[in-house]
Amino acid sequence: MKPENATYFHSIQIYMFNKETEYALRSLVYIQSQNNQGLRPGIEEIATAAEAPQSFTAKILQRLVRVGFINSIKGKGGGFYFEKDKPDLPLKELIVAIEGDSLFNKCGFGMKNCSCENPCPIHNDYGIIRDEINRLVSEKTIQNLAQEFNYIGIGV
Amino acid sequence: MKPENATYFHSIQIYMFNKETEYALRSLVYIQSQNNQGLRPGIEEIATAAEAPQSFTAKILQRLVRVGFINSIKGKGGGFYFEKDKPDLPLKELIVAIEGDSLFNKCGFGMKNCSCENPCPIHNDYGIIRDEINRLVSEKTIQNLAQEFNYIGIGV
DNA sequence: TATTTAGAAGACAAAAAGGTCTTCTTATTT
DNA sequence: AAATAAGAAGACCTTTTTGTCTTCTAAATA
Repeated sequence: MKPENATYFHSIQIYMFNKETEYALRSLVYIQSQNNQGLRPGIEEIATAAEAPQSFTAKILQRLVRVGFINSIKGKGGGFYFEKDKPDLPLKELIVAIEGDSLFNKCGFGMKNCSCENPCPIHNDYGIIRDEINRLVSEKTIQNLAQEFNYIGIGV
Repeated sequence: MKPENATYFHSIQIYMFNKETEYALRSLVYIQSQNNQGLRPGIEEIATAAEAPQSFTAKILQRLVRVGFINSIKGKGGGFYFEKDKPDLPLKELIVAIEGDSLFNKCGFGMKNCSCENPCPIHNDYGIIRDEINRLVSEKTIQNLAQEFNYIGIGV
């Protein structure tokens, strides 16, 4: 006797990126877009624009400074900025720094030794998806997104 | 003074599916593949084959029984099985039941109101990926995978 | 140089995901 | 009917993710 219209009794969320990556992504794009206008936003402004929790964003940005993706200036008039002469930052670099490369390597079916010789049941189809993700995050840079962002206007 | 070769000081894992979905997927495929041979595996056998924690898998399978995806028989000689006359189960149904549909709906950039009229900076590229994921999980069924699984042989 | 502003650092806390264990129920077998 | 086998149910625990708060440090300015 099983209930016919029963639903799974809890619901979990899954996203392409986790929160940390998502906040980092939006924050960096905002920083770059402000830099483009000669401005150097502070943490409060960034968190608001990126719709991200301020303290958490502060911590994330600190890490990104440490890794060398962005620079910061302390004290009055301080804020975050990209160094002008650095090459554009592909999204993939950011993602790998934060999440590692499991998104780009791990088997979709969870097999440990999934390979072309010993493929999982969704090996080929999943490969297409992974290649597409790889292409997107390798080609697009924070600076690309900031351009579009400027064009589209704010409103994350 | 920032360290030049610094790495992000922690690492988080991100996968296409979460553990629960992954275990469910592998368990169901195993159940189907055994059913194909006239067998009705029990929880211990399934968990071992799916390389999933036994108690956790038991809980997941209980939920899947409640939702009606599979059936079970208690007591000696019991086990799990798919009802013969039910239509094949697309992966998407399983995923949506467990995780909800955020994988198929949510904006990759995390914008609340991302749409074609008000697109996020990666709207189009991400759309391609999402469509591809959608196609994969809509077309493929547990029964499809079980066929391939039988062909490939066990060894998740 | 004192004050103020703003990022840095890290301890701490809440929530979600992942997982275990015990007890109960149902079916089979002797 | 008793014993045994195996799934059902749910309390409970652990780890990871997500997030806050306080204190420290550096820069600018009056």
